[in-house]
Amino acid sequence: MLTERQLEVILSVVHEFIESGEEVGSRTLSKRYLKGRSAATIRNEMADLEEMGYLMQPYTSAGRVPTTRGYRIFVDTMLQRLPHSERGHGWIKHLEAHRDGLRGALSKASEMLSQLSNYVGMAAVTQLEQIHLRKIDFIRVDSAHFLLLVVLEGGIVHHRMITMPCDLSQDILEDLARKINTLAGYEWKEVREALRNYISGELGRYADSCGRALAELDAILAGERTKLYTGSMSNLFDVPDFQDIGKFRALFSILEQESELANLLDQYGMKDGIGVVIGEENAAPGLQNCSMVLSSSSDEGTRTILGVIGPKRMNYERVISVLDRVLRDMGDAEGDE
Amino acid sequence: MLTERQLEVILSVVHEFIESGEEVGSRTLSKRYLKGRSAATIRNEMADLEEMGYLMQPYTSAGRVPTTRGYRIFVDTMLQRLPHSERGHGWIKHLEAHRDGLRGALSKASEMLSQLSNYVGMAAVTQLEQIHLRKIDFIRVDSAHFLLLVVLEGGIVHHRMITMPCDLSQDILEDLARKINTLAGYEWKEVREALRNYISGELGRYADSCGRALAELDAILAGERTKLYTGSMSNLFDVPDFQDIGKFRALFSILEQESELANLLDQYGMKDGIGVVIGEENAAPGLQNCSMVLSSSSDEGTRTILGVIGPKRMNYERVISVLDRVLRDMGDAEGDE
DNA sequence: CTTAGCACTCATTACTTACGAGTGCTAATA
DNA sequence: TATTAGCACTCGTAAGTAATGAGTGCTAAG
Repeated sequence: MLTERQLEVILSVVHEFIESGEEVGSRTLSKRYLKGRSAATIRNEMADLEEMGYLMQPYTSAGRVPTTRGYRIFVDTMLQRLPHSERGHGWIKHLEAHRDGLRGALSKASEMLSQLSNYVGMAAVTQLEQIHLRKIDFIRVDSAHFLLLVVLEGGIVHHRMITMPCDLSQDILEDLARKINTLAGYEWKEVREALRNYISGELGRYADSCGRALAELDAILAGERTKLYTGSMSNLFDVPDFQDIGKFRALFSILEQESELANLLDQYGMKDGIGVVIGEENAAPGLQNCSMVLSSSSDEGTRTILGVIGPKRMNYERVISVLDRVLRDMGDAEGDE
Repeated sequence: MLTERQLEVILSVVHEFIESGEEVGSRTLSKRYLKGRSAATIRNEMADLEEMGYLMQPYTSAGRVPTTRGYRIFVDTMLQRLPHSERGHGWIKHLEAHRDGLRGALSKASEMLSQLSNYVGMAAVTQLEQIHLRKIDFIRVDSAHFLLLVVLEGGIVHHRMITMPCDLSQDILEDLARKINTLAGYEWKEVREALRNYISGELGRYADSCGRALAELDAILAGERTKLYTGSMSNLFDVPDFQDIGKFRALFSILEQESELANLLDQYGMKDGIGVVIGEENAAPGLQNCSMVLSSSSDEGTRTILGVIGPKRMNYERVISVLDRVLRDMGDAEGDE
């Protein structure tokens, strides 16, 4: 167990290290944080804390640097002290009716998070297992092309152009669409079954074409299960920790691969509220030097995650408050420009 | 005017510099390129060429490096020698009917260009002045929301969620949509005028709401005049010229700002065919160290540009052939996965 | 339990030196 | 007149050396 003073030492080291980026020595602590105690005393504490795994020395006779465990205790303490109002709950409901739809809102939010935090904002929506259609439509574009349009519960819209053999009249497709729309609100898996039967029964003659349309629909719903937005990454250039091109690359490669990052976020879709993932706690191997501050919220079969990714040595306090702020603002700005 | 041998010296310097990345000395040229002549002779030629602005010395008594002018003559010579079949003409028509629409095709193309070239692929569509609607539709999603759907000539699809006061029935909107669709194919400016009159005339009672719908439509058409796709940027990490974080940053910042890059590409929407923009020839200040290989093609009121951006010291030969290859493939793969 | 004092460690910086690729110029050659 | 061999000179890079100083662990005294 940690004594009061040991905790104080850890917090001080983390705080100072986040500010300066340099190894923190006993003298500094004695002068700026634990003013009552001498450097020697603090040295002893630090030696103990190193043994316990909260701090480490990059090399013999350098100052101390926090380990992931050290950061963890720092962040946890901070989160505990946060007023309940700032713990990011249930913001999702504000988003759906946004002018550009859920997607537009998320795209803006991720950008805003980047701007305000000076790291990289992220936003992701993922369809939970049960997908519920709200509305579909086939729109004839010209003789050979239809546009398949899908609106899901939660406000996500997909469209896809499909090339259709001409034997299929608009009427048939309208019929199919009408049928599907009567099934709106049910879970997709059920709907699909019902449609299979309907097609091979009532629409026997057009089974092939309708089957293809159905397959397209299925592909849309299966394919983009989770959609991801990342804000501006230029900020990373100004982060001292990423001046080394190697570390930069690690983070960047992951940010660029939608699928990988989406998985990663999915994995941390924690219960509602704000959470922090630090360094090696991250599953992805390239992210040992990075941390994420995330908030997720679920509603009507979609889970939405907003967050910021940056260096392990990020200013957690600021990022958390920025995230909180953005979550609120999105509620207020509903429907506005 | 350049003598035959002078030209040969320039081409050799460029070629060697692209391969090695190091200043090219007279000895190297004498041994590997102009085998008949001694280093001293070549030294004299090089001194002349430097005066003429084709080569430069980074510092006294280093080898020579090509100037932009040097690269230019190198690239021009190469393009001239290209078989006519490889000059990238009129590929746009293959794209429209692509499975995921024009946009899907471009997104894939830019990714492919990145992969194959080892630099960064780009694709952009821009609406020329006259926009022609092909089809629009209002789709009721629930009591308060409609989805506005727009298909343009050229295969571009936009959708936007609009929140409507409930006084507007589906009927009215359907009426409006029907009216607009009868005007399909005309230029948007004219259509808008016609609609203004129609709305204030026939639909007098609903003028406000319909007016708003019209405004949304206008916003869509005005807003996304040019849409841009960039492929994977990870490749840039392996380019020796960008190991320096400063140069990397310059390029990256531009690639990340859609609007800026789109403008830049617009500017070079040259006549059909393959063209190259080298270093300072670029308007953007951050791109002195970069070159672009571009091919544009126009059809039905849209202009599409495909290309690759990379370091000035890029392997132009390979990039050009890759671009050519991708342009062909897109034609072949029409409608395929 | 705390703290002053001291010897020791080691990254960082600055400075020097040596090396060598490449040049420009001159004078000899074809 | 065009070419080339020879030579002194330049200058970026790498390697080696020394000085600096922040920080430690340990010991012994308060």
